[in-house]
Amino acid sequence: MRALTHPAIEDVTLTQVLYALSDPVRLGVVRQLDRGGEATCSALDGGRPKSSMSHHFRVLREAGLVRTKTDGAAHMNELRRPELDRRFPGLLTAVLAAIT
Amino acid sequence: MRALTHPAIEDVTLTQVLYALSDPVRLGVVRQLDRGGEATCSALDGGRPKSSMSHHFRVLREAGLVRTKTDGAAHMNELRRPELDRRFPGLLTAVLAAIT
DNA sequence: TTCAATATTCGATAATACTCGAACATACGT
DNA sequence: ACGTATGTTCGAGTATTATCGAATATTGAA
Repeated sequence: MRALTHPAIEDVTLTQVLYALSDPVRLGVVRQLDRGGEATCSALDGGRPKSSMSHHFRVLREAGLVRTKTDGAAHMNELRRPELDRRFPGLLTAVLAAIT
Repeated sequence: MRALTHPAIEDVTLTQVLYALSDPVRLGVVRQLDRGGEATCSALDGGRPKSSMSHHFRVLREAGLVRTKTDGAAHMNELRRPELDRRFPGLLTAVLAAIT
């Protein structure tokens, strides 16, 4: 597939991150990635169409929250936690704590 | 003027807060309120029309971020920091630290 | 009570986002 | 190569949001 674009961590903006996290679906994805470590796209749809999930993953990717590695035909997603913790100390921790 | 509605802090949702903070104008307002303590609406417009600012203040109010007290003809706005810190520990601190 | 100052509301416009089906691309196994 | 599985891209439809001017309250002061 086409190369998936990931911004450098320095180019990630706060407003972009906050916006990406402000959607319930995406916030749920982030929560699950934080717990499960990593997952494929289809493992995290809640019965939603693939096109919808693809959209949300793109938003998360472009906001710098998620890194997608192509693993065969599947796409493995992981939170860019260490990088984000350096960039915005305490932010992800607080958000993840807030969703319980 | 009409009574300005403020949600109880328990009714404030994370996604609402994150969305409200994801706009550069509103994030700037929050930053200034954090530093200056409180301010009128017109004190925080960046040359923007009052109707636009009124919109943004409404979003901030309804998200539970800002409390607006009517003080004569003017409206005094303040961050609901203590309440928010209880509701979402560390969140506002991290966000405010990120904007420097 | 008339005027000036402050802010909200209304109406219109433009931009952006969410959702989903359908078509397309890629990788792997047979 | 063919078929299957996994995601992405495209296009359309709907909804939400930002922005601004104009009109409308509300307050305090002359």
